[in-house]
Amino acid sequence: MSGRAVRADARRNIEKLVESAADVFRERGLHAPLEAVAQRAGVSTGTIYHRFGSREALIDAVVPAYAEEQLDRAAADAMACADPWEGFVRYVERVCELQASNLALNDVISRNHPGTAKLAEVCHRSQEQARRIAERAQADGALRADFAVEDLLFVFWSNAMLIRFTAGTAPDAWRRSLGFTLDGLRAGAAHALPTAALTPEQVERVMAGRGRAPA
Amino acid sequence: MSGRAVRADARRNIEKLVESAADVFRERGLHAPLEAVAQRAGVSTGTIYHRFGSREALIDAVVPAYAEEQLDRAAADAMACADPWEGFVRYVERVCELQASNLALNDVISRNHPGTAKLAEVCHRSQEQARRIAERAQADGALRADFAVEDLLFVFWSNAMLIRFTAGTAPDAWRRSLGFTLDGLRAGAAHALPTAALTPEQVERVMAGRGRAPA
DNA sequence: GGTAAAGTTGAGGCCGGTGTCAAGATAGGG
DNA sequence: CCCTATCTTGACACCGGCCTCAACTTTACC
Repeated sequence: MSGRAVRADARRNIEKLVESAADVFRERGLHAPLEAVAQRAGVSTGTIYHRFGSREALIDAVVPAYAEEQLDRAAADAMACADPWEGFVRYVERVCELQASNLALNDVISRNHPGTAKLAEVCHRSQEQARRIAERAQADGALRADFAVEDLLFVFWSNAMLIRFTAGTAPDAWRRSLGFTLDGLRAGAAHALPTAALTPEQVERVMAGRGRAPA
Repeated sequence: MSGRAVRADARRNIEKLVESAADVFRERGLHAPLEAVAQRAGVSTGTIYHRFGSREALIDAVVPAYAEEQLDRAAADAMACADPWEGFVRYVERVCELQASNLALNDVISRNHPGTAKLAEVCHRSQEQARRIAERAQADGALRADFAVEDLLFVFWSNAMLIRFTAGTAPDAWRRSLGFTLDGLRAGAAHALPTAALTPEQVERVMAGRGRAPA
């Protein structure tokens, strides 16, 4: 149809921006100033807006594919585990590792990001995979029966916080915390819980950014 | 010695400011804009700076006494419990309740505040109380032996995050999460942990705001 | 009720960050 | 080689929040 859509130099800038954004978001999270992205790409912020239109669009161009790939792999590895509990543990550990190693993924996984359509889709897909992993471990009797997939959010939120506070001081601290948490999720550890799990609707509201505390 | 130190109208303004600050900090956390405090007190922000000099000083005038009182009570109630595990659980629950009901305390307890001297003192004192409560439960064989007081920070950080995200949607959700956590802290649930606890020095660094992730 | 000391105000400078747009630079087809 | 469509730039207006200070208002002592 149309002839030359975008000039060669523009093409290069876009590629450089995508690379830089991936780096900056990985190192500083999805709220990193776009100025930092522009600078690393050797370009002005105006160019970002000209090419992508908004921070959200830039995120959409950079993060979801990678996030989906990583989360899919984590889920596949978990399901490949012969022992269902082992698979569940591997999955949770792997996801927490992703949070620790990539602050962009940390924001995605803990739902702490500007709502972009693609990212919401990735989260949803990932949650369905998690559901299967958890149900398999429950059917096996290893994961406590009153656990709900929605409770995984608690685990990942907690981990996100830990990482924020300890990344510079004790980058492995989260593993210890996760150890306690997993011990609480074994069927043998279960004591009655005081409250029902979040409903999918509540998760929805939280994801949408409503339902946050004012601060 | 000196005659009239502060004029009657000023006195009134100071009182009003202290009240307003307590309210605003409770509702919005210690990072709330001072503009909000001034407005609620019917005063301009200049007055706050004239009277207190800085946000830190205002916090020091408003928060530590209340925080200390609440935390002391929680600790005393816990030690008054005949059963050490029961006491430990009550303590942790009570502290989490404080976090949920007062965002200023949430910031104090999760160490998410501008470093003020008095607040640091309160935290330190509170940690020593927690240590006694935890050690009693460990001596009784109910709390797992590899738990360290420093690990309580994990619990409170996690809770802080949960509250931030769910306060507007499911204000009791944290109780469920805490249920899982406590189940993981019982001696019977213990499996080997992958990492040592934070050292007091690491906690110090984190409290001082160094050791935070860049974002 | 005058006056000096005490108090308050709010505009204004600062910061870091977002998003825009007129003006200038450059690629690359003719 | 030129000319135009394409692209980039960076200064700018804007935001929310911090903190200051010269000008103004009020108290309360005499």
